[in-house]
Order: sequence, then C-alpha cells, then structure tokens
Amino acid sequence: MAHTALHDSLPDEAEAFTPRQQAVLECALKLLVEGGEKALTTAGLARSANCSKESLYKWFGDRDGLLAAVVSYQASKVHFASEGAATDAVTFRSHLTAFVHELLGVLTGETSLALNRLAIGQSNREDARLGRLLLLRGKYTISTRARALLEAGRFRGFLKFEDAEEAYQVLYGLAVRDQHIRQLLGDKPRTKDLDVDRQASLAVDRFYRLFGADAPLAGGGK
Amino acid sequence: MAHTALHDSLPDEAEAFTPRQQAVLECALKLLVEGGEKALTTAGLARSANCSKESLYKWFGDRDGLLAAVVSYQASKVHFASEGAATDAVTFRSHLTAFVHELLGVLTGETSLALNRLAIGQSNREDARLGRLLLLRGKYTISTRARALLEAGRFRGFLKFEDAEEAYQVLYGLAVRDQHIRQLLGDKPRTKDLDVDRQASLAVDRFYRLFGADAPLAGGGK
DNA sequence: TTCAATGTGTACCGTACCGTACGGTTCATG
DNA sequence: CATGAACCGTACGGTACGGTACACATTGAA
Repeated sequence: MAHTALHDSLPDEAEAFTPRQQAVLECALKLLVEGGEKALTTAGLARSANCSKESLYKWFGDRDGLLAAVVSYQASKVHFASEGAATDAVTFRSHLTAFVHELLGVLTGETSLALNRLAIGQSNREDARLGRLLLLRGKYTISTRARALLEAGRFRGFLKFEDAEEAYQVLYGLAVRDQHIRQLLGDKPRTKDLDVDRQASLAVDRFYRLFGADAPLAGGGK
Repeated sequence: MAHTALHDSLPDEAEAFTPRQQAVLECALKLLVEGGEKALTTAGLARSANCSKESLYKWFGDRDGLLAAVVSYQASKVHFASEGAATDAVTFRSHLTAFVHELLGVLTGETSLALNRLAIGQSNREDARLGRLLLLRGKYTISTRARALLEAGRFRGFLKFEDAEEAYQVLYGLAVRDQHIRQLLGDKPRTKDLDVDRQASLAVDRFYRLFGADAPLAGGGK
C-alpha cells in the first residue's frame, strides 16, 4: 500500500508530498486560517515559508493547484477512528456518540472553517473545483464511514431505518444544526454550544428516539 | 397594510433605496448569482446596469458598501408570512410545516446561496462585516420569527420544550441537515431532496416526535 | 574539481481592478 | 433661454498580485 498510487481511488494520493512541500503547505494553512484567502498570496507564502515562488509554481502548477493541494493535504490529515464492530447496545451507542463528537470537533476546528470558507467562496462559478474536492475528500468519506456505522447498528438490531444515507443526514442535522453555517459567517458560538460532549450525547439521544429499535415508528413512514 | 412601514425593528431601513438604486442592486444580484464575487466589479456593474461608476461610489461609498447594500436589499425582500395565531392543533401544525417549507425554499434559492457564499468568502478576517450583516438581517430575524411560532405552539399545548432557541435549532437541523453546506460547496442536490413539500413534512413529523405534547420525554432530559 | 540538479531570492512584466476626474447629456426650475 | 443638479460614459492613476526569468547558493556524484 501507499505506493505511487494510481489516481483512480481517492485517499492516499495526497500523501505524495515531499516533507519540504508539506512544511510549505502547513505554512499555507497557517496563513489561510489567520487571514483568509486574501492573505494567501504566492509572494506571501514564499516569504513566509522561506521558499521561492518558482518552487511553488514548479510543485503546484499555479495558484489554484496550490489551493487544491492545501485542501488535499489537510483532508489527508483528518482520519476518523474506525472502531471495531460493537457487539452490545451500550458500546455501540458509545461508538456512535464518539463519532458525533469527532464530527463536531472537526467541523468547528479553525482550519476546517478556513478551508470551508475558501472552498465556498470560490464555488460561485459552475466549476467549483475546490468545492467538489472538499465534498469528495471531506463530506463523502465521512458520510461513508457514518453509513457503515449506522448499518452495523441496524444489522445488530440497535437501530431501525430504511435509508442509511437519510438516517445519517438526520443525525448530522441533529448534531450540527445551524452551528456550522453560523460559524462560517463569523458568529461566535454560545458557551452552551461549545460543550461538545453534551451536544453529542443530546444529538444521539434524539437520534435514538427517532431511529432506535424501540422507536414507535420507523423513519420514512408516509 | 403594506404602507410605508414604520421602522421600529431593523429590517426596512433597507427600503431607503431609490428605484434607480434598486434596479442597480438587482443587476448586481444578477451578476453575483451567475458569476460570484469575482464577477461583481464596479466597472462591470456600471456597464451592465447602464450607470456610471461615479454614481456607484456616490451612492454606496466604496465596493464594500456596495456589497453591504446588496445584502441589505435582498434581505429586505425576504418576508416570512406571519400567520395569525392557530387555535387548533391541525392548523398549527400546518403553519409550522409552512414555515419549514418557506425556510427550505429561501435557503436553497440561488440568490440566497450566492449571498451566503459572498458573505462566507469574506468572513475570514476577524471583522466579517458581511457575515454579521447576513446573520442579523437573515438568520436572527428568521430565528425570532420561529421562536415566536414555537412558543405559541407550546402555549396552546401542542408542543413541549424548555428552550425555544434550542427547539428551533433542532427543527432547523431536521429540515436542512447538510443540504445547505453541500449546495454552498456546489453540490447538486439529489432529486429526493428537491421535494421541498416532502422534506418539510418529514422534518415536522420528526420534530413532533421529539417535541410534540405527547412525546415520551421532554427536550433536555436528564 | 567539475558539472548538473535543485532550490532560493529578487527583479520584472502584464493584467485586473478600485477609486477618481472630466467632458457631455438630460431634465427640472426660474 | 439660462442655470444648476444629477447622471452617463470613459479615460486615467495607483496598486496589488499572478506568473516568469534570471543570478546565485548548496549539494551530491563522477
């Protein structure tokens, strides 16, 4: 594994960055977090990372390539712990809570917010390259992981639903609510919403009341 | 009704735009929707709206003022119908469903997406003027309206919760889920998610299962 | 030592855009 | 008709940034 990587599958191609390049990308992330897209100029990055603009263009092609590299690089650093199969209801629920906890932690992170702002800000034209990249490397992988977890729960009889994707979306909605968009817009979250532990367990509580095995009605019932 | 409007609350100050200025702002919105922030240049707007750059600067100060004016103008056009008090459970629920329907309709609109992208894209620096403006004119007013509606439902005995803000956020999460962020990133929604009617009634179903008067447990259990 | 490869630092060019200035036009008013 | 205000169209200055070219430093191998 982790050879030169045929680019048909997504994940580890991002690891094909030289340590030097990773250092530069790290510096780019820093600039991006503290100043936004406007602060990430080629000259500024070159100065800040002690490298030459020529190297930047040699490595990443052009500025868009640099931005894409930053997104790929950061995405490659986020890994959701894939816990072993849960045999009993209690540990499964704790796994699910841990997942939601991790999800909230990632979404509210400063670098995640900065990258989402970057990708959204230039998803206006119909190309939306960065947006698609972020969806692919971020949301889709997380969604896949979540669906697997939920389906395992259904198989074990802890959960009850028809469409795993829809169930995941509801879980996402219960956990994130409008906190993400508010933070993207620069709102400071209330102290109550900073208690990730509580928010995660609250969301799982409510999710079980909708999709738990003992819930009165199944998910999509007409 | 619909007279000059007393300016007791924040919103209608934005109506202080000359018809000519409104036409220009409408044109700016058009440019913004189809091309994003990059497409909204002062020269381009002047050419596209058949006005002079000098007028733009006279009216809006500078480019940031223009962007703020666009946001204010669009926000002033969105009005959530404030329905009369519902006396019976069925009509209240239909009012709630209508609210969610309207919420989804606004959020998925192209102009709303474009403005959110604009505000998010430049909410990187800690100033985030546009972000705050959008939060104030958009989310906060909607949230206020929603809380009033929910509290009316609680007063009538149709709903059961402690914190209206939290109940609203859950309703928002159930309705919007991750559709908004996906669309902001340029994702095309699935056909299933384009059925706003169904999504609204599904969200209200689930909301009632969590906060309905006959729900097994009240909101913030423990 | 010589040579090639890689990378840094800097200078430079073209372009895009913000903001302003100026001449010309319409229109209302006395 | 004269006058002034508002506005259009355009041209111009200033600047910031993307991208390229070039001179110099470092390293490693023959």
